[in-house]
Amino acid sequence: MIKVVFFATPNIALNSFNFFINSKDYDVLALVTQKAKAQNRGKKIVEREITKIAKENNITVFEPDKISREPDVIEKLKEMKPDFFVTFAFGQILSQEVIDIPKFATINLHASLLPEYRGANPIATAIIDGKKETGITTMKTVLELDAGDICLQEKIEITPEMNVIELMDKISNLSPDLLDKTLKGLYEGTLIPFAQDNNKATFTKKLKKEEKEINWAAPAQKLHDKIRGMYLINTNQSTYKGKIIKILKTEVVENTVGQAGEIVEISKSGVVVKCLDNALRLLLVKPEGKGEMKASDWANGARIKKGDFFQ
RNA sequence: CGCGGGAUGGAGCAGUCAGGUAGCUCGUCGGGCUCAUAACCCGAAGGUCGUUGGUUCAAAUCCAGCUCCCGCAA
Repeated sequence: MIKVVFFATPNIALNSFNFFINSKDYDVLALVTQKAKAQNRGKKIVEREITKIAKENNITVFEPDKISREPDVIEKLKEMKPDFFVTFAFGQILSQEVIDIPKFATINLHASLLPEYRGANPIATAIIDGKKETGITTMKTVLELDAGDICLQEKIEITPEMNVIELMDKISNLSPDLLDKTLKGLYEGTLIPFAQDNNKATFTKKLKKEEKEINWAAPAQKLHDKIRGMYLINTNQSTYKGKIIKILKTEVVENTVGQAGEIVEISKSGVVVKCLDNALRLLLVKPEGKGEMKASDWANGARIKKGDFFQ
């Protein structure tokens, strides 16, 4: 059995974690994850899904504030004599000391086709940029961010209406197999990692809160890409009559006349808002204090009118 | 104890402050008009007003508790 310590925090890594737990070829020695933080309404501390699963399977859980500065945890990890560390959206930077612990390698799964989109937010960025293709890459972890030698890559198509959650699902589903092939290839010595072309590297930034606000004086396609790229995680929003309206799903509509931000059509299929060039038909929205609803339902109850403006 | 919004036929809402016949825009079903329609006209069905208790001749509405949903902030 290949001995693995899994480093991950959000749910995108769950499929992979479950795969390692259930596979007869692997022995999951421990999970290293970020501490659950007080959040949400009432500041309740909610246990992470991945921590729950680890506990259910009697797997040791480490929740360091900063892994590289906690000698206790590092010592315990060394004692476990792991073959591999696998990191997948862990959220902390590893020191060289930590990277060097496993017998074979520390492997990171990054959600892009490296060297493109190194950094914090490759999934959303690919959609926001209007890309038609992205992927997942396994690589050997090095100190420089996402710059290690590439083990394996798999391409993923981004369809025109796909949102970031759907893309994350796809990545989540495809990851276990790529990690499996990577670890076995390295373990058996059949897989030889190759260096990235650093000249082709591009970098992503974390999204800022201000970017949630929709500026209607932008091309409709750009807004459409941004809305599906930030869906649920940093849902785009606009203001109608003083209330925040979150925009969950849209489609681009051509041949419209009006000013940016103006509601130019209300129908059963939705509410059409004029942008810089074309327009966007709002399909699903979430008004302040309300749940998700069809834009046509919102138009019904909120008594919105053609010719009104979003601010 | 972080701040705030909300729960009313299948959907989205009004009505609650000043207690007294369940309302609006849709959807659904039936019929009509039309070459035709997501359009228009006529008609119908469908609700113990989140839940429990209290006040009252009378509660969607006032009072108290509870449950659930959501926005902000972190």
